[in-house]
Amino acid sequence: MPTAPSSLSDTDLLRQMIRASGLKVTAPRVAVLRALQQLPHSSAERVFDGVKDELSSTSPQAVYGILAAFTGAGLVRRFDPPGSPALFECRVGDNHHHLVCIRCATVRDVDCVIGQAPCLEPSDNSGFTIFAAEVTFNGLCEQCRTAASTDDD
Amino acid sequence: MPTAPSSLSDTDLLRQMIRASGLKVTAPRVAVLRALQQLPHSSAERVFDGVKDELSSTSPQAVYGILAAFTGAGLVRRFDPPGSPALFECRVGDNHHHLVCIRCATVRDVDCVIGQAPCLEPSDNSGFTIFAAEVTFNGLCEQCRTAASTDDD
DNA sequence: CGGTTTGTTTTGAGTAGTTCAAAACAAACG
DNA sequence: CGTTTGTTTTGAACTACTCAAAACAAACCG
Repeated sequence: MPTAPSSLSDTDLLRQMIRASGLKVTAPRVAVLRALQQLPHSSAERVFDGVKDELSSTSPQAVYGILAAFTGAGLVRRFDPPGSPALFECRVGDNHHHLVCIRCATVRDVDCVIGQAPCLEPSDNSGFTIFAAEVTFNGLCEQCRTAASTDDD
Repeated sequence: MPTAPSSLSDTDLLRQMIRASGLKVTAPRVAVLRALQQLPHSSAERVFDGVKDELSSTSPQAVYGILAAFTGAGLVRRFDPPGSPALFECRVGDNHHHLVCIRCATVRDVDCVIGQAPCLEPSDNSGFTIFAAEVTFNGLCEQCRTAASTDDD
């Protein structure tokens, strides 16, 4: 299989990413990673919906397993919004944060206010060794704020 | 029932707090609030364990309901650590953050690095109206770090 | 002090999201 | 191409939590 068309080299890139994380490359894994790139902030079930088109014999459990493997390998980041299923995204390494709408559960990425690694140094770490900071802003998205004011919440 | 002893005035204080939040004062609610003051960062089940001594006919569901009412009234704060049940605490209003040990799930409060309301202003809020920021530091507590190095994780 | 209203708790059942274990299977390496 | 090692499938089970309806108690009012 020599010089492949650009649509296939995209797949090759995904394969490389998976292998580089120390994981074996399989069709379900490639499909999950692609689905996640196309639909960031997806729940396991949403990812499953995205891959079941191209993979007929895949179950939600497989997706859970794949996402757990990816998260463990640092390939994807898991994010647990309160009151909703866990969400997954491909943006890793940068220490970005999340804006969550408390009404429609929309999630949007934000870079931090202060430099690259914000809040990564708490004033008193009580002997803890900090690895990562998870920052979530709870609010109302523009659309829901408008709806709330007419709707009278 | 005039001037009560100090052990009872503690209960009275709890009753006042509940009433001040616009909620009716009931025995289970007082017990839950007291248990939460004694054991901060408790799950609903832990709270239930704490109150079932003094309240015989209480069910976990009642505790869920009471905690939901308290959270809605702003009397307690709910905190959802990834991979663990929701935790509740009495410290509200100050915008404090949490240190979570990824090994033993211990939670410890921290005040923020930058002033009173840190990170409450993201660089780009994308039209969102922000109400609160939830900041969680993931790391290893002192005890678990020691255990991890001898244990070789 | 007792009746009425309103909000709370109990009881029971049910659900979503996730995890576990074992067998079938496929990728990677030689 | 065979072997090893890791992955996926299948099926079931479990935890945390929610819902609805009936029993109940607090707060207010006369």
